[in-house]
Amino acid sequence: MGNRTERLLTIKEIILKNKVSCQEELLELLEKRGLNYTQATLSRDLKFLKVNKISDSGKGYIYELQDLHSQAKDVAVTYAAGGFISLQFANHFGVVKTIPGYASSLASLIDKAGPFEIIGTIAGDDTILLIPRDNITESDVKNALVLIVPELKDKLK
Amino acid sequence: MGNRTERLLTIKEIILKNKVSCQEELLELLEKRGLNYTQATLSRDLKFLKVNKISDSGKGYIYELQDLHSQAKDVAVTYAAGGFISLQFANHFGVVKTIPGYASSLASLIDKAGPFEIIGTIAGDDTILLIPRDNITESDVKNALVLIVPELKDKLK
DNA sequence: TGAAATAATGCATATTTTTGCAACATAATT
DNA sequence: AATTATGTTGCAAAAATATGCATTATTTCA
Repeated sequence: MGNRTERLLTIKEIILKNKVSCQEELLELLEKRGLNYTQATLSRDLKFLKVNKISDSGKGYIYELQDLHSQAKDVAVTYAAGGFISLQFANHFGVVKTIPGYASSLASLIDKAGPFEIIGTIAGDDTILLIPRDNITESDVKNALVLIVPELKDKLK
Repeated sequence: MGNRTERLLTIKEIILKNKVSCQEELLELLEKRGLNYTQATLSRDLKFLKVNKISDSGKGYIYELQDLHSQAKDVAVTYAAGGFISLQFANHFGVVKTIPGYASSLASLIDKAGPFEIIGTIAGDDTILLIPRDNITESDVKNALVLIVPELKDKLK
């Protein structure tokens, strides 16, 4: 059935352009385009297309093409990491020093990732205050940072 | 209960170091570390930690920390994109020209992403042959490539 | 400290996703 | 063309995940 290819291409396109959070929803979007199938088929399609289900602030979880997955933040991460100078702790708070002007972009990355170890950040021009959650150790904070900005791994030892 | 934090940190660590494909499995790993909870709690934890479920060649789908999500392939992608020169089509096949030496790294990225539009690639030193699936148009192939290497978007117009 | 408000968790159930199996279609082989 | 192998899909059931509600901590505040 030559329609499979059409369906797969359509699924890719739909997922690329919409926030879809479950297969029933995707099923309806396909129907609107004249493609009628069952949810079981979609389940197989999504696995075939290597579609991931990722956390989304608005809809909980949504589907995303694996291909797309890698791109996103990377340029920003590399840039921000380049501005990093040091991380120190005082009274349970973390203080990051950066090259002047870099603080907000790095802080923004941390906020966006939203690791649970860090409740929030406050950024000036060359300084970021990291506010850890209760019972979180300095080491936990460091680990969380490395997850967000891998380039910091060596600089934090 | 102060254990929640410990549990969340442990979950992050387990997911970072293991390929976990369902919550029951994660539940058992936690039990081995003396942490006993129910699946319902894990479901809430994973949402809280923004854990994604992504395609994995071995285990189908596995959990992954969203933080990690961004890093990975990026360096390679940027490098490979820099070597791209052109894409032309002949008899349904795509032919990519690159700077000498770049072909295999770009082809490897494409293979790794494994878009369904492209069955496979053959790479020489400065040339890649793209073998599309039946019924796939040139435009489909281009779209698939851009998903893998966003930097190509403008170069392919 | 005691009462009220908030948060965490389990249980049971609902929702969502995956999968075994059979039916049907398509392609390959002789 | 008939037979055999492969691939696709639906159906129904199983597996996995999410959630409403009640209960039990934990925190806040007077």
